[in-house]
Amino acid sequence: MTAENKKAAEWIKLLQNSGYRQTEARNTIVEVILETNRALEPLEIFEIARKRQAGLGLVTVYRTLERLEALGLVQRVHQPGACNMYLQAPQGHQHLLICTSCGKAEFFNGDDLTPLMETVAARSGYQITEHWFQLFGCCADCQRK
Amino acid sequence: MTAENKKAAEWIKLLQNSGYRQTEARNTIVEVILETNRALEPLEIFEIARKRQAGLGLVTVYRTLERLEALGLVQRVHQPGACNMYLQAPQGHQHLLICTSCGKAEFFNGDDLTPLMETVAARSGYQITEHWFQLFGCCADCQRK
DNA sequence: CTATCTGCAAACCGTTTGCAGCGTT
DNA sequence: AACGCTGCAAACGGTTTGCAGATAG
Repeated sequence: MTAENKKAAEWIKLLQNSGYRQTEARNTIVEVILETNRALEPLEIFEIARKRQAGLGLVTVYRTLERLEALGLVQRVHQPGACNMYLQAPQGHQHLLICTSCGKAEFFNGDDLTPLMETVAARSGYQITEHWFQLFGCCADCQRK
Repeated sequence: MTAENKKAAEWIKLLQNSGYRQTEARNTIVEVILETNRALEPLEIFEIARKRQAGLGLVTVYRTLERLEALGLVQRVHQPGACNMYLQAPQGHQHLLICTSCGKAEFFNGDDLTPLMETVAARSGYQITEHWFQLFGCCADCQRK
């Protein structure tokens, strides 16, 4: 059993524990998301998944993403040119590093941010509740090309 | 002459230097943006501006924002719930601090980020070209309420 | 057997485009 | 006089909703 398959089984189980059902459409959509190392638009997920399951509808992709996001399994990714892409969420709080060439997404820890946030909070008087930190660049593979 | 008026005159001049024209619609739209301390959607700008200039069209707001953004005078703001808001751009590279209660937006410097970005670049092999850092919280005024 | 899920079609909503006339320079 | 600008209406594209039938539990 591959790592993706194991994770897919976990996700399906979490869906079921929340009163949702296991269906062929959801299995396929979850597999596509777990196999891909970059953020995908709903339409992209639909096109890839439909090759494996004829008759799948785009609406089902939207509705499945909605449920996966509510369970925290998937997260919406914001980029300069698009805010409608979805990516498998990391375990715990991590930050995104995205390759502007191939789209590959990786997560990293940003514990070092705490002192800066405290400084800003003290200076501004804000009570900070959330932060966004994302890096964009060219990954090692794409630099070689 | 207030600070807003002075800045409005500068913006109009920059538009003119780029081959664009000064019009009543643009004057009004620029004023609205400069008077407001939070990011606004095109529709909000339109509604506020239209009270001052009857007959203004929403399309003109979109087209003016496009030009202002191209000149770097205005920037699009991404938030968890909306990615279509615009805010007067800061001078130089700064980061956003947004009040989740009233929407007020402030900028701050984040020079402290450089070492973290270098660490991530070294570990990941990425050549980092851009970064997004934004804080959300409750401003001092809203905490009192 | 019941509640959820599905795909289709249509509605929706923010944004963009085509156009003819107007305003700025 | 020339060219940019304007508002309107229509087109557009991604997303959501209503619905009747299919399917998981």
